[in-house]
Amino acid sequence: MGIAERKERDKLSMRQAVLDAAMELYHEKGIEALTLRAVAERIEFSPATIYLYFKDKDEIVFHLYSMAFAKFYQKQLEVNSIADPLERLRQGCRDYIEWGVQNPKLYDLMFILEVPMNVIAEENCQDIGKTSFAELQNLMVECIAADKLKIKDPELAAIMCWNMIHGITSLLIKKRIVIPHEAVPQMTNAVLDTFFVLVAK
Amino acid sequence: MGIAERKERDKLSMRQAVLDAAMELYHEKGIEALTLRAVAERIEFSPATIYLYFKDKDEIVFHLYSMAFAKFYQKQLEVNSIADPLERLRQGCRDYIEWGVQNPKLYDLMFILEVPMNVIAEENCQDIGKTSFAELQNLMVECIAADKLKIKDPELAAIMCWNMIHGITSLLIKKRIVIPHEAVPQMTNAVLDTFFVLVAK
DNA sequence: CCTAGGAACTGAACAGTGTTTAGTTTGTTA
DNA sequence: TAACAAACTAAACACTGTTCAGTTCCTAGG
Repeated sequence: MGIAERKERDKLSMRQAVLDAAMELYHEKGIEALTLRAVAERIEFSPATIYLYFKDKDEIVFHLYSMAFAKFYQKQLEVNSIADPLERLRQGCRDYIEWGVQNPKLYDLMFILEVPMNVIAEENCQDIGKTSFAELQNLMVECIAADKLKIKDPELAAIMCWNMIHGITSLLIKKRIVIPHEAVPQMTNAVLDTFFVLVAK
Repeated sequence: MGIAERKERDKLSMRQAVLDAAMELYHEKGIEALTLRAVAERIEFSPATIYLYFKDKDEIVFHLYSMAFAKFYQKQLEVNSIADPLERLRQGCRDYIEWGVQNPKLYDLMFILEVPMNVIAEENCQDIGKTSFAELQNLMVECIAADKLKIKDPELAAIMCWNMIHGITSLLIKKRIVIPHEAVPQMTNAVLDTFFVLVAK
């Protein structure tokens, strides 16, 4: 009686095929080229078929957003091996900026583009972005507990930190800060070092 | 021989009528409702007529961008009456965030999107951004000269400050920080106050 | 093995969008 | 007044996301 299971697998693999094609298109040609007709052509189905697997285009874009966040989250988990919370924070910030600069399109999806957040509100699935912020906040709790920060409110500290690293990352990605490519690490290091001098006890 | 002049005036007033209608539509219903057909209907002309006065929609959007920047500059100039450079900086930052949050789509055009930049001579738009940053940097020079800042490098100070205010503004606009609408001023004040506590001497 | 029913899929259409063009109307000028 | 140019538009084109009637195909029950 494996037919139902096979159908379930088929359904999932079809969804995955749509998402893969969508992510490919997005990577190759950007958000403007991410049309349902282009996705349909790539997977060799009619555009209408996509609507049997996804409610609308917004749901697909939201899944791309989630996939990008999953990759990012994986990278962020690496710093957990660092014992000192302040150093963990510092390295996490470094990785954040570096990841954003090296994956500008995914970063765009995650933090800049108009992601259909109504999808999140409707569904029960927890926004991975909020989880990520919660972890940053937890890290701040640790830093404050270890008396490493001048700021005593963990939420405020997390927001301040995020403002800073998102600010520089997005300004770099959107070329509002124009500097030679090789000077980027030096500049981000200077910014981060200064930030930690200001914020750390 | 006033006919040529009158025609010139007519041309200009027609352009202005298009821009006014576009800005109205934008303000009333947002950028999604800003369609050429809607603009045309509002000024009671056919959509095709618009193309006699503007190259394409991007040119119209670019003019909205310019108008937005003009308004933004005007707002920013108001702080020049404040004598104390640090207070001038603080109020400028407040105004920056407030303006961005209240004009999210225009902020989008000015500091996040890059699409309409290609329309008209790019040097001009680039100069606007650079001039803006240069002014911030000059203000930092003043603050440092008055021995008001912990950071001694004006360029670094300007970048840090811009990172912070752009970071929070864009995260709010893009709904990555989700808080009740009425809590926004409180939060931005907390962030700014903390930033100035950290950075000011 | 056969057939009814449902799941899977699609062609064609709908209502939008920005944009172009051919053709009409209008106003000016010689 | 006739010729010409400027102003304007209806209609179309090539797109978009989305819907739906209709077809194909597989499977479950007799």
